Amino acid sequence: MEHLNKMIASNLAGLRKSRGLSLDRTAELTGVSKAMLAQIEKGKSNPTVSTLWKIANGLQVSFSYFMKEDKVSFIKINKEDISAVEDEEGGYRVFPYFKFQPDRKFEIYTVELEPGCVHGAKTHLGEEYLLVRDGALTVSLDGEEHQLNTGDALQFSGNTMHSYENKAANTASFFLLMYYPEPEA
Amino acid sequence: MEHLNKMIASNLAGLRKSRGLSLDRTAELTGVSKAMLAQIEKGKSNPTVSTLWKIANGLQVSFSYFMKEDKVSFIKINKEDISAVEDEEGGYRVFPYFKFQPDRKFEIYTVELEPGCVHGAKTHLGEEYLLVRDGALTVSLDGEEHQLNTGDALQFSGNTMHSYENKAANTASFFLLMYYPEPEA
DNA sequence: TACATATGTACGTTATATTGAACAATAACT
DNA sequence: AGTTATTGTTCAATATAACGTACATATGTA
Repeated sequence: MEHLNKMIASNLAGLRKSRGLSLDRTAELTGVSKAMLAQIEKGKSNPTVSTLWKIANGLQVSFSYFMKEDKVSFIKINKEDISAVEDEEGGYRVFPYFKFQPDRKFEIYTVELEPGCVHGAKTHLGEEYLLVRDGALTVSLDGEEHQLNTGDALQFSGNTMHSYENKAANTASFFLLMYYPEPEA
Repeated sequence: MEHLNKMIASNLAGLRKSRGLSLDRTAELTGVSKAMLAQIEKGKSNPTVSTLWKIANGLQVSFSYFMKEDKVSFIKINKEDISAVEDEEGGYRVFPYFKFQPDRKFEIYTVELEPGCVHGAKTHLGEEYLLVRDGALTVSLDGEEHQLNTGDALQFSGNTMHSYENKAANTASFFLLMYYPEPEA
């Protein structure tokens, strides 16, 4: 795993440099010895998981930070460019923002639900993260109702029987993130 | 790091069992010795990053799979339960919803920016997904300005120099998702 | 400039990660 | 029942992860 250790090496060295931290200071923050940090940065050692964990925690980055490779670019999306997908009655409208891609394991929508409408969703893999943008929403999970208001949020597993309902007088609007962490065996 | 090794232990043992793999077969698939696999599963050893990487690749799961903790069935967040983090002038307020966890590679915030305020963010790793909930927002990427209105969205790499500015007369509010992708193996 | 401090590198010691092989227990087959 | 194969466990040898310390170099200050 020469390649892996090289990735870790460059990411740790780059992070430390970008923060202007000395090896001494980093050793204090992480609880890993200066000598070990230097070895890791030079790709001369293959750290244990615990050691890398200590480093990640001490430097307050994610574990996977050390395994990243560069990506660049931006994407701008204007609301007018998005075509809504509606259900048959038109009361449930989905605006897709970021569709699923293999190298990105989630997709993001905004959803609008008209007063009096209920939308039962099929169970699915992954997890849902729902953040209420505006209005009131009732989410049923395995028959248990949860009342959400503007600014509230809810996360649940997609294999839960779930439905969204707008019992209020005004349109409800929410952000919906579908996350697919791993293919299960 | 007893806790970490216990997590890895139970996740590896659970995965292997769910696939009906013997230690011998797993050793073949991963290139890690049977004895080592057994030790890891018993939490009796603290594997190096390379070893765990070999196991992840051999079993075709992501590295962070081994660090997941059991999931709760759902999490509900009420807006009143969230404490905002403000900058010095109070014009930039961050509401953390889902903080980063090793088994979930993103975190979600809502942000409010008062009229006339500008917030320069530190460059960081990962990607940002920004969706304007309400108001108008000017995002500068490496000096290039992007004008976003309600319902617009923007995705960009976090290592871009970026700042958020509200040049309008009303508070701007947006959802911010910070994503830290896993590298391709 | 001289001196003090900070920083990174090199070194040797100890603990342990990792292995191949042997062993014990269990399951499958005849 | 006896035999063979499979599976997980144990053991000891080897390599190296990780450390504290010393040293070399760079930086900052008076």
